[in-house]
Amino acid sequence: MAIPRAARTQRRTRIQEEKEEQILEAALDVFSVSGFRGSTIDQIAEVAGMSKPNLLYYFRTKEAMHRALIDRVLFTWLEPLRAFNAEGNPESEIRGYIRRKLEMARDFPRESRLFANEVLQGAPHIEDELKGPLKELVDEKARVIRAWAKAGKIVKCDPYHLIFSIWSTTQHYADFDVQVRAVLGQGHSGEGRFEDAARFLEQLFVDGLSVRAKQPVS
Amino acid sequence: MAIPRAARTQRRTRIQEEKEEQILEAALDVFSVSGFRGSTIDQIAEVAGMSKPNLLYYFRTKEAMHRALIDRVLFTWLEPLRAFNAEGNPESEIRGYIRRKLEMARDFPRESRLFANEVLQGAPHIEDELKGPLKELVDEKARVIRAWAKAGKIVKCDPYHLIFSIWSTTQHYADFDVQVRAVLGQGHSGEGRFEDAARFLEQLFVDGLSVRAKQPVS
DNA sequence: TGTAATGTTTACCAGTCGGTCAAATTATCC
DNA sequence: GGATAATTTGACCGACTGGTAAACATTACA
Repeated sequence: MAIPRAARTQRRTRIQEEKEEQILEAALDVFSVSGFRGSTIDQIAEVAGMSKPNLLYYFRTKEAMHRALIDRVLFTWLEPLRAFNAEGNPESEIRGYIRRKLEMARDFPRESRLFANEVLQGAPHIEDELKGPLKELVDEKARVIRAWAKAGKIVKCDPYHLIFSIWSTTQHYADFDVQVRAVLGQGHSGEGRFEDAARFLEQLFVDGLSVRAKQPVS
Repeated sequence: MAIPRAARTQRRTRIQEEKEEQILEAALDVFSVSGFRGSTIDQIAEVAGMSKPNLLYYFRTKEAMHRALIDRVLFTWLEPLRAFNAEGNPESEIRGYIRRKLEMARDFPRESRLFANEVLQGAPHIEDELKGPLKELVDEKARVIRAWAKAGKIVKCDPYHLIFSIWSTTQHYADFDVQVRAVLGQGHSGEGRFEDAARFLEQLFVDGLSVRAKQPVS
């Protein structure tokens, strides 16, 4: 008799690895576009190229598939923030964070949209992750930023809103891609838009928009 | 015999006004949370406090309801950008735009999420609006910003990405509200977070993060 | 007040949804 | 190569989906 996936305590077979991989890949395609409610198992099955009952052999419910996907993607997604380093130079750390986040928006737009969809719809499946691991990580980095401000290495500002603004500006290019392309039109909607965005955001976050002499504080 | 709404050529009755209002209000509630695919007519009917066939008497399809809602909300939604004025002082115009967008995120979060859901899912129902009216409006304002830069009233920067960054940072507080609350925790998730955000964003967009002497250009 | 137009509801439909089951097929390992 | 476990499938289920038909109720207006 078949042993449903959830009951496995032994190590996984090669087929299990491969099929679960295949399913989660397809699930990312579908969930990232339509959100949890708007996606159907049939859609995912079709994208994955297997039958619906076969999907349900590996993940017993739609919920379980979503859960597994979130778990898998969340760790990677927070990598750039984790790399944010207190020892480094504030300006280059912030620059680097923006650049890495922008690269993720360019290279992993589906992952970005998966979370965007989820959070937008009230985060019913990831509330715990937001209030737990995410909050703790942000709290830690907020302390770093606050210390920089206190030491005069950076202007005094609210570290939480600083992080929010980096998240929003960078993820915008993944989540609102259609809008960005529509507004930029044929001319600038090629891959060059990420270069332009990077240039603009670095300028914004470092210097702001005011015209003023670049003169280091005494 | 009843005349379905779509066929009306005469002016609307009082009941039509009221019921359509009631329905669109409920539809905004539902669509803004679950997106088009994820929402059901039954949900909307329940929120509106009327029977499903009664909804369908006023809007013949789910699609028509969504369309009517988008049309109604889009105009208002672009108001702040339309108010952006070439004659004004660049710094205060930008400040004002940020403030107005932030007020909209605070006062009309459902409208923000409605669009966010739609764009996130590939904008299948509003592609024309994005490529038409929206693009034209942004093009116009981009020219204004570029003129400011050329006149030295503002730093040289890509006007499109400037507008994107204002959109994303402000709308973030509506679209990702759950995340913002989760990260800020009990302490700062009250209404005060909008004040904090406004303060931070004005600082960011005007001065950036670098520590440097505030010295107007000669 | 009567009546025609407008508005509302109950019952219903065909298609889709998430998920089950048992039978059939394939891989594994002695 | 055969027994056993793992994998895959087609048929199916009840609940829900968007939408319809027609009877019933209410309103507007002469």
